[in-house]
Amino acid sequence: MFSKACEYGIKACIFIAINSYEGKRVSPKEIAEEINSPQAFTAKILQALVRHNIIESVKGAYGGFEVSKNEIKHIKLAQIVKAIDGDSIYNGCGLGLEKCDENHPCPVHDKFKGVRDELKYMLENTSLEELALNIKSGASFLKA
Amino acid sequence: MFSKACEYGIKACIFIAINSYEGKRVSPKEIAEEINSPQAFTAKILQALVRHNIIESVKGAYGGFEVSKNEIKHIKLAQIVKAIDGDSIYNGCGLGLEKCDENHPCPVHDKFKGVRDELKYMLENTSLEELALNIKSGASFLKA
DNA sequence: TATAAATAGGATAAAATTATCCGAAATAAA
DNA sequence: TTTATTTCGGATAATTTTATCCTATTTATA
Ligand code: FES
Ligand code: FES
Repeated sequence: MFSKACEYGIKACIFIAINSYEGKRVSPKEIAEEINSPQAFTAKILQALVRHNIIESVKGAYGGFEVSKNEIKHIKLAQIVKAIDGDSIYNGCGLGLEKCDENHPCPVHDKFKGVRDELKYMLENTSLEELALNIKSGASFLKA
Repeated sequence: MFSKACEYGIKACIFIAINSYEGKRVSPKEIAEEINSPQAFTAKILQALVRHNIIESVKGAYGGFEVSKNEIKHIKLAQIVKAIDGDSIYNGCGLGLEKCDENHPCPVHDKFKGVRDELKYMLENTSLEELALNIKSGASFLKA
Protein backbone atom coordinates (compact mmCIF):
# COMPACT_ATOMS: atom_id res chain seq x y z
CA MET A 1 0.00 0.00 0.00
CA PHE A 2 2.56 2.55 1.16
CA SER A 3 6.28 2.31 0.44
CA LYS A 4 8.67 1.43 3.24
CA ALA A 5 9.96 5.00 3.04
CA CYS A 6 6.44 6.27 3.61
CA GLU A 7 5.79 3.93 6.53
CA TYR A 8 9.00 5.11 8.18
CA GLY A 9 8.12 8.72 7.42
CA ILE A 10 4.72 8.49 9.07
CA LYS A 11 6.07 6.75 12.17
CA ALA A 12 8.96 9.20 12.40
CA CYS A 13 6.59 12.17 12.28
CA ILE A 14 4.51 10.71 15.08
CA PHE A 15 7.57 10.18 17.29
CA ILE A 16 8.89 13.66 16.53
CA ALA A 17 5.49 15.15 17.36
CA ILE A 18 5.36 13.41 20.72
CA ASN A 19 8.76 14.83 21.62
CA SER A 20 7.99 18.27 20.30
CA TYR A 21 5.06 18.48 22.73
CA GLU A 22 7.71 18.25 25.42
CA GLY A 23 10.08 20.67 23.74
CA LYS A 24 12.55 17.96 22.89
CA ARG A 25 14.37 17.55 19.59
CA VAL A 26 15.22 14.05 18.44
CA SER A 27 17.98 12.55 16.29
CA PRO A 28 17.74 10.04 13.43
CA LYS A 29 19.34 7.54 15.80
CA GLU A 30 16.64 7.92 18.45
CA ILE A 31 13.92 7.90 15.83
CA ALA A 32 15.21 4.78 14.11
CA GLU A 33 15.40 2.96 17.41
CA GLU A 34 11.91 3.99 18.39
CA ILE A 35 10.25 3.06 15.11
CA ASN A 36 12.49 0.10 14.31
CA SER A 37 13.89 1.37 11.01
CA PRO A 38 17.32 1.59 9.37
CA GLN A 39 18.95 4.74 10.67
CA ALA A 40 20.65 6.16 7.58
CA PHE A 41 17.66 5.46 5.38
CA THR A 42 15.40 7.10 7.91
CA ALA A 43 17.68 10.15 7.92
CA LYS A 44 17.19 10.51 4.16
CA ILE A 45 13.43 10.44 4.61
CA LEU A 46 13.65 13.06 7.33
CA GLN A 47 15.57 15.30 4.93
CA ALA A 48 12.74 14.95 2.42
CA LEU A 49 10.13 15.80 5.05
CA VAL A 50 12.12 18.91 5.96
CA ARG A 51 12.30 19.95 2.29
CA HIS A 52 8.53 19.57 2.12
CA ASN A 53 8.15 21.80 5.16
CA ILE A 54 6.42 19.14 7.19
CA ILE A 55 9.03 18.95 9.93
CA GLU A 56 11.94 21.22 10.83
CA SER A 57 15.57 20.45 11.49
CA VAL A 58 18.14 22.30 13.55
CA LYS A 59 21.76 21.62 12.76
CA GLY A 60 24.66 21.55 15.16
CA ALA A 61 24.96 20.82 18.83
CA TYR A 62 21.63 20.48 20.62
CA GLY A 63 19.99 20.26 17.23
CA GLY A 64 17.67 17.59 15.90
CA PHE A 65 14.25 17.25 14.36
CA GLU A 66 11.11 18.87 15.64
CA VAL A 67 7.71 19.98 14.50
CA SER A 68 6.11 23.25 15.48
CA LYS A 69 3.75 22.56 18.37
CA ASN A 70 0.98 24.63 16.82
CA GLU A 71 1.28 22.77 13.54
CA ILE A 72 0.86 19.26 14.88
CA LYS A 73 -2.91 19.40 14.80
CA HIS A 74 -2.92 20.79 11.27
CA ILE A 75 -0.56 18.27 9.72
CA LYS A 76 -2.53 15.55 8.00
CA LEU A 77 -1.40 12.05 7.06
CA ALA A 78 -2.14 12.95 3.45
CA GLN A 79 0.65 15.54 3.40
CA ILE A 80 3.23 13.04 4.58
CA VAL A 81 2.13 10.37 2.13
CA LYS A 82 2.07 12.83 -0.73
CA ALA A 83 5.52 14.15 0.14
CA ILE A 84 7.07 10.69 0.04
CA ASP A 85 4.97 8.51 -2.26
CA GLY A 86 3.49 11.21 -4.48
CA ASP A 87 -0.21 11.44 -5.18
CA SER A 88 -0.72 8.52 -7.55
CA ILE A 89 -2.39 6.70 -4.69
CA TYR A 90 -5.07 9.43 -4.65
CA ASN A 91 -5.74 9.70 -8.34
CA GLY A 92 -3.85 6.97 -10.17
CA CYS A 93 -5.58 4.15 -12.04
CA GLY A 94 -5.88 0.90 -10.10
CA LEU A 95 -4.84 -1.08 -13.17
CA GLY A 96 -2.01 1.22 -14.18
CA LEU A 97 -3.58 3.05 -17.12
CA GLU A 98 -1.69 6.26 -17.77
CA LYS A 99 -4.35 8.25 -15.98
CA CYS A 100 -7.63 7.51 -14.28
CA ASP A 101 -10.20 8.99 -16.61
CA GLU A 102 -13.98 8.83 -16.22
CA ASN A 103 -14.28 9.01 -19.98
CA HIS A 104 -11.85 6.18 -20.60
CA PRO A 105 -12.12 4.01 -17.50
CA CYS A 106 -10.36 0.73 -16.83
CA PRO A 107 -12.50 -2.29 -15.95
CA VAL A 108 -12.27 -1.74 -12.20
CA HIS A 109 -12.64 2.04 -12.27
CA ASP A 110 -16.10 2.34 -10.73
CA LYS A 111 -15.37 -0.06 -7.93
CA PHE A 112 -11.80 1.03 -7.31
CA LYS A 113 -12.62 4.72 -7.17
CA GLY A 114 -14.79 4.21 -4.11
CA VAL A 115 -12.02 2.55 -2.15
CA ARG A 116 -9.41 5.02 -3.33
CA ASP A 117 -11.56 7.98 -2.36
CA GLU A 118 -12.25 6.54 1.04
CA LEU A 119 -8.51 6.11 1.56
CA LYS A 120 -7.94 9.67 0.46
CA TYR A 121 -10.63 10.95 2.81
CA MET A 122 -9.12 9.00 5.67
CA LEU A 123 -5.62 10.37 5.05
CA GLU A 124 -6.87 13.93 4.64
CA ASN A 125 -8.82 13.79 7.86
CA THR A 126 -6.33 12.12 10.12
CA SER A 127 -4.03 14.55 11.92
CA LEU A 128 -0.63 13.97 13.36
CA GLU A 129 -2.08 15.15 16.65
CA GLU A 130 -4.53 12.33 17.10
CA LEU A 131 -1.96 9.72 16.10
CA ALA A 132 0.57 11.13 18.55
CA LEU A 133 -1.96 11.28 21.38
CA ASN A 134 -2.90 7.69 20.68
CA ILE A 135 0.69 6.63 21.16
CA LYS A 136 1.13 8.73 24.28
CA SER A 137 -1.94 7.20 25.88
CA GLY A 138 -0.58 3.73 25.19
CA ALA A 139 -3.46 2.85 22.89
CA SER A 140 -1.19 2.14 19.95
CA PHE A 141 2.44 1.30 19.18
CA LEU A 142 5.21 2.33 16.79
CA LYS A 143 6.98 -1.01 16.72
CA ALA A 144 6.40 -4.64 17.55
CA MET B 1 -1.52 -0.28 -4.62
CA PHE B 2 -1.06 -3.41 -6.75
CA SER B 3 2.24 -4.50 -8.24
CA LYS B 4 2.77 -4.19 -11.99
CA ALA B 5 2.69 -7.97 -12.15
CA CYS B 6 -0.74 -7.93 -10.52
CA GLU B 7 -2.08 -5.22 -12.81
CA TYR B 8 -0.96 -7.23 -15.83
CA GLY B 9 -2.41 -10.39 -14.34
CA ILE B 10 -5.84 -8.87 -13.82
CA LYS B 11 -5.97 -7.37 -17.30
CA ALA B 12 -4.71 -10.60 -18.84
CA CYS B 13 -7.44 -12.60 -17.11
CA ILE B 14 -10.10 -10.25 -18.41
CA PHE B 15 -8.84 -10.54 -21.97
CA ILE B 16 -8.56 -14.32 -21.71
CA ALA B 17 -12.11 -14.50 -20.35
CA ILE B 18 -13.50 -12.46 -23.23
CA ASN B 19 -11.90 -14.83 -25.72
CA SER B 20 -12.89 -17.93 -23.82
CA TYR B 21 -16.55 -16.90 -24.17
CA GLU B 22 -15.96 -17.28 -27.88
CA GLY B 23 -14.03 -20.52 -27.56
CA LYS B 24 -10.76 -18.90 -28.55
CA ARG B 25 -7.41 -19.46 -26.90
CA VAL B 26 -4.94 -16.59 -26.79
CA SER B 27 -1.15 -16.36 -26.70
CA PRO B 28 1.09 -14.21 -24.49
CA LYS B 29 1.82 -12.16 -27.60
CA GLU B 30 -1.83 -11.33 -28.23
CA ILE B 31 -2.43 -10.68 -24.56
CA ALA B 32 0.55 -8.37 -24.19
CA GLU B 33 -0.53 -6.38 -27.22
CA GLU B 34 -4.08 -6.07 -25.96
CA ILE B 35 -3.19 -4.99 -22.44
CA ASN B 36 -0.05 -3.06 -23.35
CA SER B 37 2.41 -5.05 -21.28
CA PRO B 38 5.87 -6.57 -21.83
CA GLN B 39 5.32 -9.93 -23.45
CA ALA B 40 7.87 -12.17 -21.71
CA PHE B 41 7.06 -10.73 -18.31
CA THR B 42 3.37 -11.26 -18.97
CA ALA B 43 4.08 -14.88 -19.92
CA LYS B 44 5.67 -15.42 -16.50
CA ILE B 45 2.61 -14.06 -14.79
CA LEU B 46 0.37 -16.32 -16.88
CA GLN B 47 2.43 -19.31 -15.72
CA ALA B 48 1.81 -18.29 -12.12
CA LEU B 49 -1.92 -17.95 -12.75
CA VAL B 50 -1.94 -21.44 -14.27
CA ARG B 51 -0.14 -22.85 -11.24
CA HIS B 52 -2.76 -21.24 -9.03
CA ASN B 53 -5.49 -22.90 -11.10
CA ILE B 54 -7.07 -19.60 -12.08
CA ILE B 55 -6.56 -20.02 -15.82
CA GLU B 56 -5.60 -23.01 -17.93
CA SER B 57 -2.94 -23.43 -20.57
CA VAL B 58 -2.74 -25.79 -23.52
CA LYS B 59 0.68 -26.43 -24.95
CA GLY B 60 1.59 -27.03 -28.57
CA ALA B 61 0.05 -26.00 -31.84
CA TYR B 62 -3.40 -24.46 -31.49
CA GLY B 63 -2.71 -24.09 -27.81
CA GLY B 64 -2.83 -20.98 -25.68
CA PHE B 65 -4.48 -19.70 -22.53
CA GLU B 66 -8.13 -20.05 -21.68
CA VAL B 67 -10.45 -20.07 -18.72
CA SER B 68 -13.28 -22.50 -18.30
CA LYS B 69 -16.48 -20.76 -19.42
CA ASN B 70 -18.40 -21.92 -16.38
CA GLU B 71 -15.72 -20.63 -14.04
CA ILE B 72 -15.62 -17.06 -15.28
CA LYS B 73 -18.49 -15.93 -13.08
CA HIS B 74 -16.99 -17.61 -10.04
CA ILE B 75 -13.48 -16.20 -10.36
CA LYS B 76 -13.10 -13.17 -8.13
CA LEU B 77 -10.55 -10.39 -8.37
CA ALA B 78 -9.40 -11.34 -4.89
CA GLN B 79 -8.11 -14.70 -6.14
CA ILE B 80 -5.98 -13.10 -8.81
CA VAL B 81 -4.55 -10.49 -6.46
CA LYS B 82 -3.82 -13.08 -3.80
CA ALA B 83 -2.13 -15.38 -6.31
CA ILE B 84 0.26 -12.66 -7.46
CA ASP B 85 0.68 -10.17 -4.63
CA GLY B 86 -0.11 -12.43 -1.71
CA ASP B 87 -2.60 -11.49 0.97
CA SER B 88 -0.69 -8.85 2.90
CA ILE B 89 -2.95 -6.28 1.28
CA TYR B 90 -5.91 -7.94 3.04
CA ASN B 91 -4.46 -8.36 6.47
CA GLY B 92 -1.08 -6.63 6.63
CA CYS B 93 -0.42 -3.60 8.84
CA GLY B 94 -0.65 -0.26 7.08
CA LEU B 95 2.51 0.93 8.80
CA GLY B 96 4.47 -2.26 8.29
CA LEU B 97 4.31 -3.78 11.78
CA GLU B 98 5.04 -7.48 11.62
CA LYS B 99 1.36 -8.27 11.83
CA CYS B 100 -1.85 -6.31 12.19
CA ASP B 101 -3.00 -7.08 15.69
CA GLU B 102 -6.04 -5.64 17.46
CA ASN B 103 -4.20 -6.11 20.73
CA HIS B 104 -1.08 -4.32 19.60
CA PRO B 105 -2.29 -1.89 16.98
CA CYS B 106 -0.23 0.67 15.08
CA PRO B 107 -1.34 4.32 15.24
CA VAL B 108 -3.46 4.12 12.08
CA HIS B 109 -4.96 0.70 12.74
CA ASP B 110 -8.54 1.73 13.45
CA LYS B 111 -8.75 4.04 10.48
CA PHE B 112 -6.75 1.89 8.10
CA LYS B 113 -8.68 -1.26 8.83
CA GLY B 114 -11.87 0.24 7.45
CA VAL B 115 -10.31 1.10 4.12
CA ARG B 116 -8.49 -2.21 3.90
CA ASP B 117 -11.65 -4.16 4.63
CA GLU B 118 -13.59 -2.22 2.03
CA LEU B 119 -10.90 -3.02 -0.52
CA LYS B 120 -11.04 -6.67 0.45
CA TYR B 121 -14.82 -6.70 0.15
CA MET B 122 -14.62 -5.08 -3.26
CA LEU B 123 -12.07 -7.60 -4.53
CA GLU B 124 -13.97 -10.56 -3.12
CA ASN B 125 -17.21 -9.44 -4.70
CA THR B 126 -16.02 -8.47 -8.14
CA SER B 127 -16.12 -11.32 -10.63
CA LEU B 128 -14.13 -11.77 -13.77
CA GLU B 129 -17.47 -12.06 -15.54
CA GLU B 130 -18.63 -8.53 -14.84
CA LEU B 131 -15.26 -7.05 -15.73
CA ALA B 132 -15.17 -8.97 -19.01
CA LEU B 133 -18.73 -7.96 -19.91
CA ASN B 134 -17.86 -4.35 -19.18
CA ILE B 135 -15.05 -4.51 -21.71
CA LYS B 136 -17.16 -6.31 -24.28
CA SER B 137 -19.86 -3.67 -24.06
CA GLY B 138 -17.28 -0.95 -24.64
CA ALA B 139 -17.91 0.59 -21.22
CA SER B 140 -14.28 0.19 -20.14
CA PHE B 141 -10.83 -0.30 -21.61
CA LEU B 142 -7.74 -2.45 -21.08
CA LYS B 143 -5.23 0.09 -22.36
CA ALA B 144 -4.90 3.76 -23.12
C1' DT C 1 38.52 30.56 18.57
C1' DA C 2 38.46 25.71 19.12
C1' DT C 3 35.74 21.78 19.85
C1' DA C 4 32.09 18.68 19.90
C1' DA C 5 27.58 17.58 18.24
C1' DA C 6 24.31 17.47 14.67
C1' DT C 7 22.06 17.51 10.07
C1' DA C 8 22.97 17.58 4.78
C1' DG C 9 24.21 15.30 0.95
C1' DG C 10 26.93 12.56 -2.33
C1' DA C 11 28.56 8.00 -3.53
C1' DT C 12 27.80 3.24 -3.23
C1' DA C 13 25.79 -1.18 -2.26
C1' DA C 14 22.18 -4.63 -1.54
C1' DA C 15 17.73 -6.36 -2.45
C1' DA C 16 13.42 -6.55 -4.77
C1' DT C 17 10.81 -5.85 -8.81
C1' DT C 18 10.35 -5.62 -13.57
C1' DA C 19 11.85 -7.22 -17.94
C1' DT C 20 14.33 -10.02 -21.65
C1' DC C 21 16.28 -14.08 -23.88
C1' DC C 22 16.77 -18.75 -25.14
C1' DG C 23 16.41 -23.63 -25.16
C1' DA C 24 13.41 -27.62 -23.49
C1' DA C 25 9.12 -29.96 -23.56
C1' DA C 26 4.63 -30.80 -25.32
C1' DT C 27 1.16 -31.13 -28.92
C1' DA C 28 -1.54 -30.88 -33.25
C1' DA C 29 -1.37 -31.51 -37.97
C1' DA C 30 0.85 -32.61 -42.31
C1' DT D 1 7.36 -39.49 -38.00
C1' DT D 2 8.49 -35.02 -38.97
C1' DT D 3 7.47 -30.30 -38.55
C1' DA D 4 5.56 -26.17 -36.93
C1' DT D 5 3.60 -24.17 -33.00
C1' DT D 6 3.19 -23.08 -28.40
C1' DT D 7 3.82 -23.06 -23.26
C1' DC D 8 7.44 -23.95 -19.55
C1' DG D 9 11.33 -22.77 -17.07
C1' DG D 10 16.02 -21.34 -16.17
C1' DA D 11 19.44 -17.72 -16.68
C1' DT D 12 20.34 -13.09 -17.03
C1' DA D 13 19.75 -8.06 -17.26
C1' DA D 14 17.75 -3.50 -16.20
C1' DT D 15 15.41 -0.63 -13.07
C1' DT D 16 13.60 0.84 -8.77
C1' DT D 17 13.54 0.66 -3.95
C1' DT D 18 15.82 0.09 0.19
C1' DA D 19 19.91 0.60 2.83
C1' DT D 20 24.81 1.97 4.15
C1' DC D 21 28.93 4.79 4.53
C1' DC D 22 31.64 8.78 4.61
C1' DT D 23 32.59 13.67 4.37
C1' DA D 24 31.04 18.49 4.46
C1' DT D 25 28.61 21.97 6.75
C1' DT D 26 26.39 24.15 10.54
C1' DT D 27 25.95 25.56 15.31
C1' DA D 28 26.07 25.85 20.51
C1' DT D 29 29.13 25.99 24.05
C1' DA D 30 33.47 25.87 26.49
S1 FES E 1 -9.36 4.35 -14.90
FE1 FES E 1 -8.59 2.76 -13.68
S2 FES E 1 -9.21 3.42 -11.74
FE2 FES E 1 -10.01 5.01 -12.97
S1 FES F 1 -1.75 -2.82 13.33
FE1 FES F 1 -1.33 -1.46 11.74
S2 FES F 1 -3.09 -1.66 10.56
FE2 FES F 1 -3.55 -3.00 12.17
